[in-house]
Amino acid sequence: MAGPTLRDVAKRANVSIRTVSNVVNGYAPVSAELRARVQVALDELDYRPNLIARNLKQGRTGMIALVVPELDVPYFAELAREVITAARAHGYVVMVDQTDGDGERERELLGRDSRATMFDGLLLSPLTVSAEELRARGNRIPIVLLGEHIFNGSFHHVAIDNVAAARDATAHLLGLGRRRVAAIGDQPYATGETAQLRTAGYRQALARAGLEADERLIVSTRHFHRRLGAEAMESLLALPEPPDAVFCYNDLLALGAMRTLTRAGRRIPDDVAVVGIDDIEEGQYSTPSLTTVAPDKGEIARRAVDTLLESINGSAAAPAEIVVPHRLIVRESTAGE
Amino acid sequence: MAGPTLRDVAKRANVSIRTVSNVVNGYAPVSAELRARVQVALDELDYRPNLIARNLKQGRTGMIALVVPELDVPYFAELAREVITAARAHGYVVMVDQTDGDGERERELLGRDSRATMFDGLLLSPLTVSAEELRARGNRIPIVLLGEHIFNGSFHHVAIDNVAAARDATAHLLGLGRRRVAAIGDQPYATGETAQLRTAGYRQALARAGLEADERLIVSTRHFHRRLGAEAMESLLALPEPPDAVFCYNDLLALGAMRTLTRAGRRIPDDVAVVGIDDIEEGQYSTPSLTTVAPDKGEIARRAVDTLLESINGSAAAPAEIVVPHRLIVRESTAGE
DNA sequence: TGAGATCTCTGCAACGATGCAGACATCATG
DNA sequence: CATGATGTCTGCATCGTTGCAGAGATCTCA
Repeated sequence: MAGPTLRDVAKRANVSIRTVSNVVNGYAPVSAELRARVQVALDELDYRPNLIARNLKQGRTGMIALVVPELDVPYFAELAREVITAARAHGYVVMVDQTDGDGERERELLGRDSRATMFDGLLLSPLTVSAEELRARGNRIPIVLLGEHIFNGSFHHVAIDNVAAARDATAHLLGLGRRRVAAIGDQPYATGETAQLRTAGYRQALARAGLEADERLIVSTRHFHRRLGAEAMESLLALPEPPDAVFCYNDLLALGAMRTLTRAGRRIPDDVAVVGIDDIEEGQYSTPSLTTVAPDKGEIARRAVDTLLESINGSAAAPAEIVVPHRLIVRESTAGE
Repeated sequence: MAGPTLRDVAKRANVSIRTVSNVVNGYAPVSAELRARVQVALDELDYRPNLIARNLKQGRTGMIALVVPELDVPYFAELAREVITAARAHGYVVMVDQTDGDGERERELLGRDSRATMFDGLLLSPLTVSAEELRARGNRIPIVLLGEHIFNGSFHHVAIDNVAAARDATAHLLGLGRRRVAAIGDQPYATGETAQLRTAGYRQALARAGLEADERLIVSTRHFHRRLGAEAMESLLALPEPPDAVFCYNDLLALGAMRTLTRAGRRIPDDVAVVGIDDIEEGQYSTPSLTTVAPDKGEIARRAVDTLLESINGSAAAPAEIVVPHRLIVRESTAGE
């Protein structure tokens, strides 16, 4: 199980451990003859450097952690892909973990026995942990937050402008002439910051169009999953005056809502237009395809990784809100065929 | 940046380093008085153990790596979730990496500078690397393969019975009275082992029904993505005698195919019935919902993790093919509303 | 009271690698 | 030829932790 060490190679090549290390790393000048002899020994023993030992000595691991609520939520899976790609471009690898939106799990990250010390930095998409808490437990490693809006400037934070994104989505529906625009996904409690920002954007769009919000058209959901979108849509259809358009706070909710509409025999977008947020690939292939607000995921990942690595290297600027662009992508769910 | 070490705590509490270590780990008996004193110092300094050092000493990291082709393919994302959960139950964390189906990337894992030495074990879902190659480069750490069928018994391997799964799916379509059953997803080249097994199952089902396979109804695809499923379906619809049912080698292909069918005005399942494999959540909410063969992903993950950990602990049996159950889930795409 | 058992606590060595300072040989230069 | 510069190579210390053996102190019981 235990592979050969520098010592084994050194013994075989009859040189010092240090020289073998130099050959492996190409550090100091080594004569051609010795280099060759060492190389033979390296090959014969199939030496692989013990990265743990190297890391201990160098004080860094070349690994960062990405912690998301749920890896099988397409948005996070797609984001994870981008993060892994961005990190690899800098020679880093990514440990992905999920918290299941469980506060305990998130807090574990900060606790004494956290494995956080194994990583050079942490990308965290928090669901229940607040910035306060994060700051209170002075963590050892640099952190960059994803997606959640943090007002105090304690941490680097990368996200889209949630208010503007929601406003754009709602304005698009209003621009189609819809007047009873519902919203699915509000979370009017402490940990629902992102949802609340989207609700604010929704209200702004209505206000700018001179419309008053109908509170019955704003449906809260505890999660952003397909099933809750489907259920929320059912409750909206049961209203005396059902909506003629729905703005869903993410694509999964929208896909669930569309499922309900189709089953109920409503035509999309003729009877009810639907728009989401996230631009997950699934929305391109759904029936109908889904109009959505697309965050630039590649940019989110790159900015987050770049910022984190700068923090790791100590060359980071002060914590900042980094706003990544988004754009509306119109598909069949609002535009017809 | 660098946190306090055992030495710092020891100095502050005026005890030996070893005693602090004992307190932290609860190893040897420590008098209540000393323990309290040490605890105070630990808290005051907010000591966190350096896991790298601990790992070096103990020769294990408590981390396993999961390497999949693409993390944003729902099947792999859902599998990753299960693997992370299963590993956590044993106190392990999971580093997730993706290869993009790139042979180079997969081979990097085996190379000299691979980070594989950082992990206690490796779960690999290979696309292009063969078992031969894996064995040739004698890897240092235990490996368990996922999904790919390996005939020589060099490695532990966890998968469903691909032939049976394909047979079941095809038989289901035939049982509906369909006679022109197409297949989307064959990969008649070296690295397409899994696809070929599914083709074999498809042929078996036809043969058992006394039907001859129409080679024009078997469409190859380089990947298992939605877009290729959509394109394959287009080519099938262009045939003089289009199929009345399609067996797709995974759900993404099926969702793409359904997209094409809907756009072309064909009714599902009336005109064309569709079945996939994988049971990704998306298929429950598509329109129509997707009939599929569901592998027991939780079981795959648990068996794979258990087997890997047994190998790590040296208590593993000889490499074995571990077959995990699957079952057909009938939804609207074959059963109507 | 004293020998041995028991309980706490400590120091040293080691995991496998790299940083550093210096040993030794070779070479160029005045 | 002496001197210093240069080029190779080596040994020691160290990263922060844990395994091991043993030192003292305390206790037990004949």
